[in-house]
Amino acid sequence: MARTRTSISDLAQQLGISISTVSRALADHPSISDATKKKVWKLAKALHYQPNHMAAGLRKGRSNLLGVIVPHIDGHFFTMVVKGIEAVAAKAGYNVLICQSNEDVAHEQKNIETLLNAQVEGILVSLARTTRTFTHFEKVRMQQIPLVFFDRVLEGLDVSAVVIDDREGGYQATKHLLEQGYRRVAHFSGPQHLNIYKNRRQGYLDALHEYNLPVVEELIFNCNMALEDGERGIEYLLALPEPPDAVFSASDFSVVGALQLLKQRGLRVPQDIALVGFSNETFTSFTDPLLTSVDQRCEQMGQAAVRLFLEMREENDGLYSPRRVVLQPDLMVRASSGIKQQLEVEAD
Amino acid sequence: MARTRTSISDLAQQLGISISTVSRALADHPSISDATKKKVWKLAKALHYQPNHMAAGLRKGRSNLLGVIVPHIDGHFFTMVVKGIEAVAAKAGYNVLICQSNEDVAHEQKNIETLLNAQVEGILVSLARTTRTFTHFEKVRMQQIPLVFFDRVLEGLDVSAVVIDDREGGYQATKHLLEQGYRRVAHFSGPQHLNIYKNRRQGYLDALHEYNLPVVEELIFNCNMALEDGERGIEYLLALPEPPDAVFSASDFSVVGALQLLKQRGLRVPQDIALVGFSNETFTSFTDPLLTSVDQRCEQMGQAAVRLFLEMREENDGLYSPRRVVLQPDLMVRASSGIKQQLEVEAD
DNA sequence: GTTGGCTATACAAACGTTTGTGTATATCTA
DNA sequence: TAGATATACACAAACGTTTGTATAGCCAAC
Repeated sequence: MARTRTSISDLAQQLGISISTVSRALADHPSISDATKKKVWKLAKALHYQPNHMAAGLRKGRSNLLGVIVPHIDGHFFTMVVKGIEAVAAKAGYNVLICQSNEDVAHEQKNIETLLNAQVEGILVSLARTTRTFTHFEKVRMQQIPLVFFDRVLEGLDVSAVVIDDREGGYQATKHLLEQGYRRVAHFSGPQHLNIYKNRRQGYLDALHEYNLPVVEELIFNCNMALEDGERGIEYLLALPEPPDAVFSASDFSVVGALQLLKQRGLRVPQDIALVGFSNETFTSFTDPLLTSVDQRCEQMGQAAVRLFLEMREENDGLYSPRRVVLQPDLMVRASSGIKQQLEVEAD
Repeated sequence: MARTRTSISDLAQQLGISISTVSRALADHPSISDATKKKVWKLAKALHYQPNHMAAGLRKGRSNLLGVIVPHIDGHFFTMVVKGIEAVAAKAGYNVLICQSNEDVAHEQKNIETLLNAQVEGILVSLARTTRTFTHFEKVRMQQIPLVFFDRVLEGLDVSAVVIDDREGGYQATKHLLEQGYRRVAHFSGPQHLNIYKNRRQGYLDALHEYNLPVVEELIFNCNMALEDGERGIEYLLALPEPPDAVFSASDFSVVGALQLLKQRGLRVPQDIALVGFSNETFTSFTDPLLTSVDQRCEQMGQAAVRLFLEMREENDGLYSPRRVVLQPDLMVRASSGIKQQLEVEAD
């Protein structure tokens, strides 16, 4: 077989026309006659012509590569965001390079080097939980490469980002519990330097306020949102003189931990304590009872992030004006937060 | 700032030497004097020189891109394999393009087109569960692009692949149950056109044989290995005149389904029925009791796959001789398969 | 003092595109 | 009929590298 792939000049030679004509014909350029175009297309197909992206990229100064940095792709959320990203990116002719920071700043920094090295045209990033500074992104800015954050953003930073309305999510989750009749609602809260946890907590506070309920500090448990944190958290809450009748957790992981410990102690969910999580992870369907959770529109988030990048790319002045997209969360009500009154009646 | 990045010729100009000298200096070529090299390196650093991969790739006929197709990256297994792949690939100077087939052949086909289009130098693939033919891979072969399968391979296909010894895994899992004293061991079995499920089943059979136990067909439940399949499977088994005292499932997902249904019915694990899964998924640590499972050496598998690709790349004759790497599985014993006798004593 | 063999560098072609500009032919306008 | 316009194509430069080959300078050997 052909040791070398068929190139544009092979087509030109075989058709007896110039290289530039072939190039323009393939690109459907208006100044090429339909007859010629058809000839070119036909031969290209026959010879299994595949354009050389690197050559084109070199000439056009583009790589058609889009870089993505996520903390991990274990769970449901980032996996789905990546899916959304890939869908839109593919449509725009981009290939996606995915990097995992493993929730570690140092790794995040390395990821950036890698992507810069690969000459990506833009970088989409959701911060590691340990990231507290912006310095390692300066290089990206200096090279005038569009930078879009999604979900996790550093507080008070003027950058383009797509986030969900975490405050609204926290508000809805808590309000839902209150509507079901629960009155002593606790909260598992995460690192406050990250927008998401801060806002979810704010939503929780807002809902309490709306119901004229006092904020009981001892009902707010600060942690890292892991499974074990949930176990520790519920243990702590149960030990209180006046334990809560419901918990709104800023993460599904910690709520699963809580659920496990509750079951171990022989307590029933939601009869004894109702639970609501955040992220709508897949495993919320693995538990018994099914967990109420806040859906984050993961796929939409990914799509929006790419669209934001595409918009920024158009602004050739290089001084990208930061834009922000806010998606609305969606409360998925399931068994773990059933109506209190009704349950009590049933329990009789 | 510089509208255009610094190139090799900028360096050459500023140093008053030729482009080729700079290129060779950067590559640490022996025919360049140390003095010159140092000058070049110094200036390169000062000017933040970043090599243009596309130009180099064009010249060298390489893309430094490696394509990966996995069924999905939701669970633990493929996520970790990808991690292993990325580690070794990065060391060899490759960037990794990840595609998800979503367990769908049509999607898989599209993924291949995408990767071919991106001019990857090799493709690593784990088949979708619905893939039964090889036709869509012919194009890859024709272009003489190294193709390496991992984990899921089509039966009887002469291709390079890295797999685990699934038979051994099934054998160990079953033998472990028998050693613990269980004597009526059932099996959840998957689609038999895929190597992995076929071999796991064979391992199960081999272990029974070794213990001179008869193969009871009604104790083998064929399914698709999803959570619901596990529920259905255990329901079926419990309804038998003589139910099993243990189940070895070819997947962790179905074993979780079984566990949930057992608990729902008030049956205890492992006292009433012991369970062993396959894959050592993360959520085996989310369950109560913890699940015994067969670890698949995910990261090693990814690493081995890349190494296989690198080897094939060296064989420039293009006619790659298929090689196969077989990794040894690792039984992770946890609570769900405790010793039968001991449990009975305790239960007294 | 010619030849040979180093060493360190320069020259130039090539990789496969894209794209600005030049040009031949045909068509239209005055 | 001369000139303007439009159409459809060709020419050639450029993108930033790598790499085979040529060359200049130098030293040793005959």
